[in-house]
Amino acid sequence: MSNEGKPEPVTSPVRKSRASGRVTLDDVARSAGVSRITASRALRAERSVDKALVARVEVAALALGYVPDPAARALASARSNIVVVLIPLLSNHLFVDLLEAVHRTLHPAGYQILIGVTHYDAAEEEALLASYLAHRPAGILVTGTERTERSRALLTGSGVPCVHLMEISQDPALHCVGFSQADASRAMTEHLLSTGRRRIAFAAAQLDPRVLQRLDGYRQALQAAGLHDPALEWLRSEPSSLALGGELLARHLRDHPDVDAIFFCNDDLAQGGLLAALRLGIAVPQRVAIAGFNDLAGSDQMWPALTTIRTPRAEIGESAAAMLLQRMRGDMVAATCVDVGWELKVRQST
Amino acid sequence: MSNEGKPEPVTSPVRKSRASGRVTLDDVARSAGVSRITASRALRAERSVDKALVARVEVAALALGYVPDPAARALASARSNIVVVLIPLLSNHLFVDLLEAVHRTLHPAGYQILIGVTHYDAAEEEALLASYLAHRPAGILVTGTERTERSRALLTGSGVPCVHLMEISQDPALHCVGFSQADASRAMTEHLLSTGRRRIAFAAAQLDPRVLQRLDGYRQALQAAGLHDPALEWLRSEPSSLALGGELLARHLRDHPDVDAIFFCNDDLAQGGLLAALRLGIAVPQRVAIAGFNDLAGSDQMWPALTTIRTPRAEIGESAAAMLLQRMRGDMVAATCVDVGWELKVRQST
DNA sequence: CTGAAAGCGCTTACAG
DNA sequence: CTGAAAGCGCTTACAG
Repeated sequence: MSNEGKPEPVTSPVRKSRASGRVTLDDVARSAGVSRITASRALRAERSVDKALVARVEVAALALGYVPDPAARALASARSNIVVVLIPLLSNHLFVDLLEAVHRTLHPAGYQILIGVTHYDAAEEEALLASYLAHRPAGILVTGTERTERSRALLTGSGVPCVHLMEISQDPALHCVGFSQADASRAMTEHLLSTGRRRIAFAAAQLDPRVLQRLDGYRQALQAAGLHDPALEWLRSEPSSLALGGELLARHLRDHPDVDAIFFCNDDLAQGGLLAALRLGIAVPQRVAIAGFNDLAGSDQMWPALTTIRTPRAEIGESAAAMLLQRMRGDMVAATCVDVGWELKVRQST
Repeated sequence: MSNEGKPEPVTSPVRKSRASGRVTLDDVARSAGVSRITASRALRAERSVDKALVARVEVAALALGYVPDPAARALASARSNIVVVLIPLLSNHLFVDLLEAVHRTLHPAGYQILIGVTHYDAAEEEALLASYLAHRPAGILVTGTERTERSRALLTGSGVPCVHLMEISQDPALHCVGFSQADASRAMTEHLLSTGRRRIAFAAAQLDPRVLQRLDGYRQALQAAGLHDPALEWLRSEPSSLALGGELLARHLRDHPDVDAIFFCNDDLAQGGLLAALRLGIAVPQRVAIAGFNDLAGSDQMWPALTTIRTPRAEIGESAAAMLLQRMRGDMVAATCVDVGWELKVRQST
């Protein structure tokens, strides 16, 4: 059947418009009978808008199901509601605990989290920073204070508020929330010395900056006691795991039968060491004391319960997020660096 | 000192321009001596652009350190490089494993991940969906298939490709990667029956959809054997933890001394149960067999090592991300639902 | 307190 | 293969 001689059908022609079909600010403004700007200001509670108009705009927005377009907003205002969080690994509970606390604090304030995983690689971090900064994030959270010159320049040059997690720094230009890894580690080593241990090994993996700071604290304590022996530093560059902790204990205890304490650089390794000792019938703490670091979930449930350093990860995440929130609002923060401390948890394994 | 009668200083006046100072596509185009559009096309490898021009544009972009503005891109093209991932909790290793695999697959493909945490709350999920969809994400990954009508409508209405994690579904309109929780649970219960256990308890927490599916599998197996006893379903609505696992075992074993096996709905609880048994001097598996679900890190290190169901979380994350990648490219996917299966890991605890 | 104009930095749709 | 124009949906800067 042909349409010749007939009028065009009344259905609208295929429009090649670029309109996305979403409800826009213009729709809200029209429905409320105000200009687009007034609607924008009413919805953002910016400047003084007549109360009656605000109410009308809000009703219209709700009725239409209006959701502001973050891309348009970011483009026009040069800032977004995205907060970038850079952590070394997703496979380490420590960082997930941090992430959880950050998310819990930032989400209710209207921020959304873009996660970046650096794999402890400075070059990866640099690339992530460059591409994530393009989002004009409202703020950035990074792990630790050690990074490349260019990463530092990107961070500073962007003007985006940044807070450093986990460590503390003397640099007043750096905002950070953390604690002294070395101090905590020294305290644990001194605890082991105070219980009469003399051949104290340090078993570590990953060897990231914070693990090296802990190694440093261990050395300080043993050197001060005149008991430092480099042969008792058992260092492995691969990632931590329960299995590796068990392997470190089993292997090195064979070669160093006189070792009377093992200080694992984190609880993953320490829990693995504890379970391996159980399997091998090695009495803990009688034959060898075992200590960890972080007080991860399960350390208090172990048998014997693990002596460790409780590191306030939730508090670090919350405080850092709170500090960032302040800076994103443009407020000055009282202290640029917050030391949240740590706690020596003496349990049955030492 | 006054400037009267003097010419204006040569320094530029304070410009109230809105320019952000960033390197834009126009800068690249000018530097390469082409139009803005050609630069845009060259950088996106879209349509055919003269090879020589492409090279010139690329050199210029690199030299200027050009990074495309994602907001401008999203606004103009109505799509972004953001993938939204909705998980119930960040404090459950299972979902972090999933997230890790998803991130590992999507990041190299140029996508960035926006995480949303639903806390197992359908209303929270709905709100997250509404606000995250405004970002015009390239794709969405959600956990499970159970959600509100409105959430489903938002998902469908957005037209954004979506893949469901963890479960499988008969609905051919749903894209999903997972396995049958009930089948796996039934198999574990049958394993316990096959080793002669007759009083098998099911200890569970959180009671989310997947836990209830596991409960269902447990019931099926015991009812088929004529051994189902509702008094042996130990259900708690709070979140799982090692401590809760220990508490469930200690408390209920006192009230039900005839129980000869406990099937915990996940490894967190089971590991806690195992450690509590160790503390209480309850012989596993002689006095009571203990089984878990998921094969989380550490379950193979336990003493005795934990019998559990290995759920391929990394594979689920990778496959789902790969399926999403295909759909985001506009390709058809062969199978809308991928069953990755599971594996019964019989170890020493049963 | 309110608004018309311009612009953020890209891509689409069209034309050649 | 290349480009001029228009537009995505907001906010800024200015004016009244």
